[in-house]
Amino acid sequence: MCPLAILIEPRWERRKDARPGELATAALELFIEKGFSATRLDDIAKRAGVSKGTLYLYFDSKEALFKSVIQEGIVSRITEFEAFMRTYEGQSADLLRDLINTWWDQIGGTKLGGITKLMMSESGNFPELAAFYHDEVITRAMGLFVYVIERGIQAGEFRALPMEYVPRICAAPVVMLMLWQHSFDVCGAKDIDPHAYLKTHTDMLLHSLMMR
Amino acid sequence: MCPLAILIEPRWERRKDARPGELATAALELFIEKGFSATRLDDIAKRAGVSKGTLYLYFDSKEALFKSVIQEGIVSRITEFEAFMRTYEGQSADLLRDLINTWWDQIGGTKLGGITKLMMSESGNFPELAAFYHDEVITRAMGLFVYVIERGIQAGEFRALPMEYVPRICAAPVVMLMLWQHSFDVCGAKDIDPHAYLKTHTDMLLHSLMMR
DNA sequence: TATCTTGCTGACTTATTGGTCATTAAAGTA
DNA sequence: TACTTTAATGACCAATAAGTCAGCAAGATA
Repeated sequence: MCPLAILIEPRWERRKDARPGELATAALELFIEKGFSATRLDDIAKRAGVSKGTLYLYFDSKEALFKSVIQEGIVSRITEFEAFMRTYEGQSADLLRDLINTWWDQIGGTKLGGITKLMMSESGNFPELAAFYHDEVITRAMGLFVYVIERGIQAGEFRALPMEYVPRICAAPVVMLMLWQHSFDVCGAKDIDPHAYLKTHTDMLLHSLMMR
Repeated sequence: MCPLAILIEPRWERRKDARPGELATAALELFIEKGFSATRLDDIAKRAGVSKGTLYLYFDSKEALFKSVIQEGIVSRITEFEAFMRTYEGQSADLLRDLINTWWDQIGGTKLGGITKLMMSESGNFPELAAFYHDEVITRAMGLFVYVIERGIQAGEFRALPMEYVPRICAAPVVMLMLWQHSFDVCGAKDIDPHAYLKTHTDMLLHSLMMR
């Protein structure tokens, strides 16, 4: 390295505002890659370009960091989706397609999609966080499907199916795609084209749902 | 405790043949509950009713134990399923129902179902094991669906859908049910009746697949 | 330029846990 | 019953990682 660099470049910068976000991003990536227990705070700090001590300026503990990452990352997105849905005008079949595709583009297909896998893996170790996630994310996300399907039934577009399990079954292939991409995708399963897969799914789904 | 117990009961027994199975069972349960990293060897030994040292009489390391648990637990079952399928006579629609229900009763609904969640969580940390699991379990399990669907198409029962993503989509709700039961099920989501859920799924599926 | 505030560092402490091995005792054998 | 074999123990070691803090230096202030 250039011995004069020290004269020009500072060894570190003060970036009080940006640090929490950078640390949370690094933590999310590593938690998704390796799981909560297997992720080392040193690795998170390193990826965020700071030392481990800095982590403790912004987060009380590894567990607090985890909770923060989950909460900040996902809840706000759900709220946006709910608003989008309520104002939609048009066929429910189109809304269902839109819901699935938009959701993939904005959440499932991004790094946020990894949170689902993460919560699934760690639910046993963080019961209260799991309960929070269940109520604030899963239930509300499922509510989006309930809304579309009931909307379709009321308009006479869809068959009057029971709401008990249908929404979950509609969502399952979408969630699986997400989990897939964040796990076995690594080992040579890169042959899924998400949008083609989702199109097949919505085609089959609407074939089941729609009136003849 | 009775101070004479020592005269009657031995403090431990020699059970060379039973130990490996008991240790593997305890390990599987804990790995599923807590994940690989978060599970302590002391806890596994305790649950199996032995000391930690005994673990090392039968397994070389924690990682070897993990690999053994995965391999022993699942591969043999897949082979049984393949045999069952090939000898089936009757409608493909019925075979599809049977495949899904039998699979749930014998694998998904048992403790073995937890292996899927486990592999999903740990695939990043055990790339070779993930590759093994991908080839020996996922691909072959998917092959069962491919077989039924092609069988139905050839018999003129099912519509001629592309094989690219349909099998995966058929399997997704089944796999999700399994993952669900081993994660958020804990936190008040006990309201799913697996067989009713699977019936809804197969009904919708066959509605999509079958000729009019 | 001199001074002060505070974001940041990294060596250190402490707790945990994967892995080892000399010792113990259960159970087979003669 | 005495002797042998070996399954099982549990104290111990070494390594790892969460969490702490005294000091350093970036950069704001005057």
